[in-house]
Amino acid sequence: MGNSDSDICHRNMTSPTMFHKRQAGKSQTRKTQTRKSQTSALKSRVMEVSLAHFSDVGIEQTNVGDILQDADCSVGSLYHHFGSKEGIAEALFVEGVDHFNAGLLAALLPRRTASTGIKAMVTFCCEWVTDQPQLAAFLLSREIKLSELARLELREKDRAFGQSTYDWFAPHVKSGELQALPTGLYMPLICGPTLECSRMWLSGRSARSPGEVAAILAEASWQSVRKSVRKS
Amino acid sequence: MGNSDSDICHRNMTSPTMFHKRQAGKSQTRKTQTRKSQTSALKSRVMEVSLAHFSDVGIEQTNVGDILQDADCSVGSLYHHFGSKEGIAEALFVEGVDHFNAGLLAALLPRRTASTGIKAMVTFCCEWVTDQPQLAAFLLSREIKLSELARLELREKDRAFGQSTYDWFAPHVKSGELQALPTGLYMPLICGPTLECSRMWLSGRSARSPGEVAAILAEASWQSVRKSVRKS
DNA sequence: ATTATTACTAGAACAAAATTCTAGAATAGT
DNA sequence: ACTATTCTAGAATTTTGTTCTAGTAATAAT
Repeated sequence: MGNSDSDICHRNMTSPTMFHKRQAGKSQTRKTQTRKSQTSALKSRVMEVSLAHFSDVGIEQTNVGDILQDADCSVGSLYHHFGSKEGIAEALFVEGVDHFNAGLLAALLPRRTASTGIKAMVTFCCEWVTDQPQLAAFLLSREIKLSELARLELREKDRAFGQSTYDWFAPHVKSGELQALPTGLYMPLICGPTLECSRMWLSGRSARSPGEVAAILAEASWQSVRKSVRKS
Repeated sequence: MGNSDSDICHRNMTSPTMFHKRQAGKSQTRKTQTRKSQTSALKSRVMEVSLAHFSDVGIEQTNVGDILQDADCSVGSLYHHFGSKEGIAEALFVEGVDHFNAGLLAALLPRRTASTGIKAMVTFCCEWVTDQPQLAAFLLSREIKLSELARLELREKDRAFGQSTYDWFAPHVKSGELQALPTGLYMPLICGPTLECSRMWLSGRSARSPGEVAAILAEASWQSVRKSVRKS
């Protein structure tokens, strides 16, 4: 007895969600909600603080001690909730990807023509990166070492996302506005240039933010996937 | 006396160059060359081994002990030559970028038309990534924490590279084959989609290697930067 | 040739930082 | 009320990157 092996969470990531509003829930029983929200606030704080450090100096250079101090969290709590330093990064990564994908879909789905849809995707990318440079820098510049669990979770999300975009693309391919391409190529062609620009900007190698060149990128990406009339 | 502060190298990176042939030099005076080549071989071994580990589990997860063991190197030697774990990464990064840039230029410069030049760039990217997945994964997936020195060195190389490509582009822009774009946008537009595909492939999220879709990517990227006749 | 200096190798010792462990408090479930 | 579970705490431990001291081979200086 003594050592129960069922009390750890590390993947209870019901996202304390730091990217939207910062909690709006009312409370039911006073104490319960107080405790729960304290905990949830703690997780949020840790993630927020960690993101700042990670995107600033990188995961490796960030030390847990600083996170602990800045987030006013104890060693025990941190390891209870996240399991490890990488665990925090993992949580941030998954949540970030979710947020980005959701936004991208929200920008795409309402569009009715191929051209406006593609351009909306590019524009959204540009704005998203420009709006949350820290998160973007974190997502774009480091490849997180994901646990097997997270890897699967992410792959599933990826699949669902791919499916949704495919459903939107298909009719336009059929109608001859969009090129027919291997499924895996649409995203790279549409968002690749933008993401590359983003990396440049985020790492200080380029002065122009994606937001500033959004229109050019949108037009160029559209040209690269539209059904071409002329031959090369 | 005693503590001389002038004997450390850490930036003697006259590249033991592991990417081309693995040393072809004859020897002049026997002993001298033996010693020099031993040293050089040691550096190469460390870099090679480190690259394998870095691209596999990341810099953070790689521990120096493993490198030491796999490369059959002592702590002293490693720190004498590279200064730190990051130092190894830095050396790899700089050498890798150099190699890539040189190859890209070699592919581009001999081309005489805008279309063949752009497509040659894309094709080269695809092949390079497919040929040296480890190095590519390392260069693409991690943002290395560079020392100030290396940062400058790299920025200068970057500038020179940009200039060379610009010199090639300029005439074609003038002749109306290529769009006139902000300088910083050509590379992202031409190589962005390919690099994005590469990341996908390297991280196992896509089955198709860049090499397999090179032709499609080349055509699409060309469409995105050519001077468009029709309006959107 | 002999000596002095430098480049390099070696591994024990050190310090810093991540993680584990033990224990106690708050909450939920019965 | 009692038991189990979740969560918080921080001391103790371990791991791991790095420094230090010392020794060996090569080159330069005299």
